[in-house]
Amino acid sequence: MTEQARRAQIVGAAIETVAELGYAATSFKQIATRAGLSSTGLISYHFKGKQELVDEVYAEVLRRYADFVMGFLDRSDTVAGELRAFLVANLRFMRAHRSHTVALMQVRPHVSVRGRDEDHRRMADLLREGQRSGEFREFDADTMAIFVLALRNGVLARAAEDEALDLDLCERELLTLVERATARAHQPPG
Amino acid sequence: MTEQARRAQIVGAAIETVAELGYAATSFKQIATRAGLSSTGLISYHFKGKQELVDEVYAEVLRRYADFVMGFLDRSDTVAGELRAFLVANLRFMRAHRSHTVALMQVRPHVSVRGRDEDHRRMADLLREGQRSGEFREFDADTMAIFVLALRNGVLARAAEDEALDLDLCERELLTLVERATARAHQPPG
Amino acid sequence: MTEQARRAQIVGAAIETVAELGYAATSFKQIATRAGLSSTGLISYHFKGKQELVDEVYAEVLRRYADFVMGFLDRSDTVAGELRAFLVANLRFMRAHRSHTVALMQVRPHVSVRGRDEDHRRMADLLREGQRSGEFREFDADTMAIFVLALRNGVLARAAEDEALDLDLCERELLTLVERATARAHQPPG
Amino acid sequence: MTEQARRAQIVGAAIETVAELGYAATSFKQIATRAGLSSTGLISYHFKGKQELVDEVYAEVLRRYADFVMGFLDRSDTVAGELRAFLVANLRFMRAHRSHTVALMQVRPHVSVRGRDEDHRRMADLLREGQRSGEFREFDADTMAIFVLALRNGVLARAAEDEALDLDLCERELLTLVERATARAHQPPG
DNA sequence: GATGAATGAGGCTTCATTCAT
DNA sequence: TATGAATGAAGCCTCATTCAT
Repeated sequence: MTEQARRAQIVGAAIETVAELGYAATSFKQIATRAGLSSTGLISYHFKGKQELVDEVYAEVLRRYADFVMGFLDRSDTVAGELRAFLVANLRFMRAHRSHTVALMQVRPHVSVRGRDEDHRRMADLLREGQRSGEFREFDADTMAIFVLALRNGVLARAAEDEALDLDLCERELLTLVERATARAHQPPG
Repeated sequence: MTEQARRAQIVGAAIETVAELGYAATSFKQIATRAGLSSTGLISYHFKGKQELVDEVYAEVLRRYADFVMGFLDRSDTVAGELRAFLVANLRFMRAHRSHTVALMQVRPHVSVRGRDEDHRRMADLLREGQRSGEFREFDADTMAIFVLALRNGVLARAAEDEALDLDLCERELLTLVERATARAHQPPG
Repeated sequence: MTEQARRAQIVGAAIETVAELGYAATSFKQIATRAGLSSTGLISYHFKGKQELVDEVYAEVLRRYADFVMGFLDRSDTVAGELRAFLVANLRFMRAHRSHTVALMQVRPHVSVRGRDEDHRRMADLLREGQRSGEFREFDADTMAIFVLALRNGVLARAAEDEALDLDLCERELLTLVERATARAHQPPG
Repeated sequence: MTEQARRAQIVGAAIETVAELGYAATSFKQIATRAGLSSTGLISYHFKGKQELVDEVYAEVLRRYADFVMGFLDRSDTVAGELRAFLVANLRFMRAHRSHTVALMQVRPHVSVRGRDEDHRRMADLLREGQRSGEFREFDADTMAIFVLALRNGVLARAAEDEALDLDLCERELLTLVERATARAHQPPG
C-alpha cells in the first residue's frame, strides 16, 4: 500500500471516529480499529504525532468542503448571488457529508495550523467586493464576515446536535436574513 | 476553611485554568496547583467526580452571566429593546469577565446537565412575543433563535481568540444587523 | 458519650457494614455514615488503626457468639451431647444473628489477633474428653477438630450466600453425620 | 513475547502474589514487580481490567486443579471409590500445588464468573448416584454435598495456614469420616 | 471529645509513542 | 512497511490518617 493511500485511509478512519464518538473519545486505538489496522503503531509511523493527524483531518475535511462549495459558486454573477451560493452550499454540504461536517466542528478547536482565519479573510474580501459593486450597503466588512461565518457555524452546530433540524427552512430563513443584513435597501418581497 | 468556600475556590481555579489552557489541558493537577492545594485528592474530596466539577464550573459561569445580563434587560419596555439589551449585555460580559466567557465556551460541550437548550427556548419565546406585539416581521422563531444565538456565540468565540477585536464596533454592527433581520419594515436611518 | 459506648457504637456499625457490603467495600466513610458520625476522624480517634477496629469487630462478634453458644452447652451431661449442642448452637446463632455471622466470615481472614486457633484447641480438647469417657471412637482429635469446625464453617458460609437454605434440615443431617463420624459403634436408629 | 505467553506469565505472577500476600495486598504493582514488568500499564494492556485478571487467575487454577483431579477419578468403578478419589486428589493437589491452592481460596470470593456452584451440583449428583446404586444410605444429597465440600475446603484452608499440617493423617481420617457418613451400614474394620 | 477539611500515598486505567521483529 | 507488545507518563479516584478548631 502506498504511503499516501495509507495516510488517506487513516485520516478517513479518524474522521469517522471523531464524527461518531466526538474528539475527546477519539483515541489511536479507536481509529486503528475503524481503519482495520492491527496496530496503533502504524498511525505513529505515518504521522509524526497526534497533532499532525488532527491537522490532516482538518485539512482533508476542508478540502472536500472547498470542492463541494466551489461547485455552487461558479454559477453566479453577482456578489450577492455568490454569497447566497456560499450559504446554500454550506448547508447542503452538511446534508451530503454529515460526518465530515460533524468532524470539522469537533476538530476545529484542536487544530494547530494557522490558516483558520483564511475563511474569514475570504469572506471579508467578498463582502468588500459587494460593497464596491454597489450591491451591499455600508458596513464593516470584517465584522460582517464574523457574523456570516458565525451564522454558518451556528446552524451547522445545531444541525450536528439535532439531526431532525429542518435544513430547508433554515436555508430559506438564512438567505432572507443575510439579504436583509447586507442589501443596500431592503427589497420588499414581490 | 468552609466547604462552600473551598468549592468556590476550586471552581474559580478551574475556570481560570480552562480559560488559560483550554478544556483538554485542564487536569486536576493544574487546578490544584492554581488553587494552591497540596493534592488533587482534595478536589475529589469536595466534588464527587470530574463531571460534577465541570457542571459546577458551567453553572457558576452561567450564574454570573445571568446576573450580569439581568441588569441590562430590566430597562427596556419593547421586545426589540430587550433583544438589543440582551446582545449588548453579552458583549459587555465578554469584556468584563473575559476568562469566564472563554471558560464557558470551552466547557459547554462537556457539560452533562440538561438545560443547554433553555437558552434557545427563551430566545425563541422572546422572538415570538415580538411577533405578537407587531414589532417583528414574520419568520420562524425557532430558526431565528438559532441565528441570534449563533451570532452571539460566534462573536464571543472570535473575541476569545482575538483579544484585539473591537467589541464596540461589533456591538454597533450586530445591533444593526439584528434590527434589519427582525424588523417588520426596514427603517431607513434618520 | 463515654469512650466505651462510642467504641461499641462504631464496632456495631462496622459489623453492619461488613455484613451488608462485604469486607472489601467497607470503608471508614461507610462505617461513619452507618453510625451516624459526621467524620471518619472519630473512628481514627477511638481506634489506633483500621486493624484495631477489625480485630475489635472480630472480638465483639466472637463474644456474642460465645455467649449464645454457652447457653446451649450447659444443659448436656455427656460429651456427645455437648458436641451436639455446640453444633446446634452454631446453626441457631446464624438464624438469630445473621449479620454477625456474615460479618464474622468476612472479617476472619483479615484479623491479626492470634487466638484464631483457640476454637480449634477447645474442640480438640472436647473430642479427647469424649474419647477418654469412652463415648467416642479412636481418631486423631486434632484432625477431627478440623473436620467439625470445617463443617460448621462450611454450613455457615453456605447459609450466608444462600438465604433460602433450610437450616433445620442442615441441623438434622449434620447431627447424624457427626454422630456417625465420632461414635464408638454406629447406633442404628431406633 | 507472544500475547498468550505474557498473559500466562502475568496470571502466574498474580497467583504467586495472591498466595504470598493475600488478595487484599495484591496490587498491579506487586504483580508487575514479580513478573519483571516495567509498568502496571502492561497488565492493563493485556487484561481489560482487574476483574478479568482475577477471573483468569481463578480459571487457570481451576484448570490445573481439574486436570489433576481427573487423573484420580478414572480408576475407580464404584461411586464410593470415586468419592474417595476426589477427596484424595484434593489433598494431594494441595501438596503438589500449594500456592495455587492458597490462591484459589483467596481469590474465590472475588470472582465474578458464575459457575461457582457447579462444584456443589456435581457433588450432589455423585452422591445421588451412590444412593441409587445402593452404596450410600439415605440422606439429603444437597446437604451432604455441602458437608463434603465444607470438609474439603476446611482442610485446605487449614493446610494453607499451617504448613506443618500432616496431610497424610488428614487424608486417612477424612476417608474414614466420609465413609462412616455415607455408607449404608457401618463396616466394622477387619 | 467531636468535627470535617486536608493530606498524601497508592490504586487502576488510558494513552500516545517507541521498538524489536 | 507492518505488527503488536512494551513503555512510562499522566489522569482520576479512594482511602486511612492527621490536625486545627
